[in-house]
Amino acid sequence: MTGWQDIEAEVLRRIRARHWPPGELIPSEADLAEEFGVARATVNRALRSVADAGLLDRRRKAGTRVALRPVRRATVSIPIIRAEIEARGQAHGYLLLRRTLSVPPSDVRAALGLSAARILRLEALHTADGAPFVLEARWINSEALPEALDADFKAISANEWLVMHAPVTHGEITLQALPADAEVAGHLGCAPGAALFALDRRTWDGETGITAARLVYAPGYRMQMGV
Amino acid sequence: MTGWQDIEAEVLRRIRARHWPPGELIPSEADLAEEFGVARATVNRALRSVADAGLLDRRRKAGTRVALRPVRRATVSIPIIRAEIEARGQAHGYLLLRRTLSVPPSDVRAALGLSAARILRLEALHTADGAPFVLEARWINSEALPEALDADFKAISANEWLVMHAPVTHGEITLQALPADAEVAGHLGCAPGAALFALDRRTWDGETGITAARLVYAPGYRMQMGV
DNA sequence: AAGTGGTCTAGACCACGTC
DNA sequence: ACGTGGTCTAGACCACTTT
Repeated sequence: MTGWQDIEAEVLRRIRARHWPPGELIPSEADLAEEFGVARATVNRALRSVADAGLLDRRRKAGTRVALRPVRRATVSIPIIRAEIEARGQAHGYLLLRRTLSVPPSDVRAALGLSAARILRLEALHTADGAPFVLEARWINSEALPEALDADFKAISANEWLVMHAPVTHGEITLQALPADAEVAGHLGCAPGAALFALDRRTWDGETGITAARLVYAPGYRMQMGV
Repeated sequence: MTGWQDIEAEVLRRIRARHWPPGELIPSEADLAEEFGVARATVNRALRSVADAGLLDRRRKAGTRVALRPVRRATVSIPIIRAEIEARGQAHGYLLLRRTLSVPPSDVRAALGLSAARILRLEALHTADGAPFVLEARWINSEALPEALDADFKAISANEWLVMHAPVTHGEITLQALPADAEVAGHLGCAPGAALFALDRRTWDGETGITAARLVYAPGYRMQMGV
């Protein structure tokens, strides 16, 4: 009945109980395997899991030590706006405000590796039960994704279209607080200067920049994550 | 030369190339093991990794499918303030502003499962090269951690003391944008009403609430995460 | 040189959920 | 009932890094 999760739990217990204090070298996988009466692979699975959580530092030959400063990592599931709203039992609404072809600002061009050509620019508002929820301002690299020029973004949100049509290898997200400018305030129905939560997302397919989006949430928005 | 990471890469390639389109059932582990000429455990390791990343849905008997809506998860390493500042090549400063014993507000009491007793309350300012960086307002459950009453929080930040002395099993983090009130504005050197990034952290040891902290960052702070 | 973690194998049994 | 993923085993070889 001894599975790797049982061993993981026991390892966590020893770390928390300071039986293995921070910085301490813990027994080798082989020793622990013998102690628990399991195969070394099982111990490996357990220790790897704890190390992934940031509580152990493992190095070949040097052995496994309890992390001095546990690097706590938290995982966020990136909100898919429609799902997020529907999960609250509210009705999701989507309104395309503007669709243009423009030259992105230099920071976006630099980040996505774009030329100074005009590409697709979308602005849209998502609503929850009719109330403004988040304002989306997005650039889509329509040089790499010419199909995007034919998509009907009045009917489908850019995010959902991209999920279906654009391969993505990696991305980055930046969170910050921003004051509402006059235009944003108008769309979100708040006072100019209000403190708003903003999420910038950039994604790539290999070396090719695909899209850059800024989501500005209506006042009161919170983002939660477990640790 | 075929390791599980090679198989992972090939699986990712097939997903991105739409060779295995969203929703599609992919071959079983046994089939893939045969195709790649490796043991099933190796395929399992690769597929588990891709599934952990949110790109595959795996269910016994039902098999493995390409996720319809790739639940993109981002991982944040929770900033340890001192490390974050020093990583920028700046000097970290720490100033204890206030230390009291008080009764926490009801939302904190409810979250941490506290009685209405007075517990330790700390307010502190972290600086980067002398400039205000983040304001920390923290409750410490000194009923569960009486040693905290004897700690010298003028010399060591609450966070670092807690890492060394308090076991923690789990926690949660909430991010939001807040307007600066007069006191916060004074400490951070910004205008009242400025849009500030705030991080609330609560941690537990099993059922016992350990600490609740609100970190309010000076204007311009950004939090980044990879996807 | 030697010890430690990283990984692979071939086989096995089991839990789960669909059929 | 049965197919699939989840996990374990015992052994092996290798990569890395410290001694």
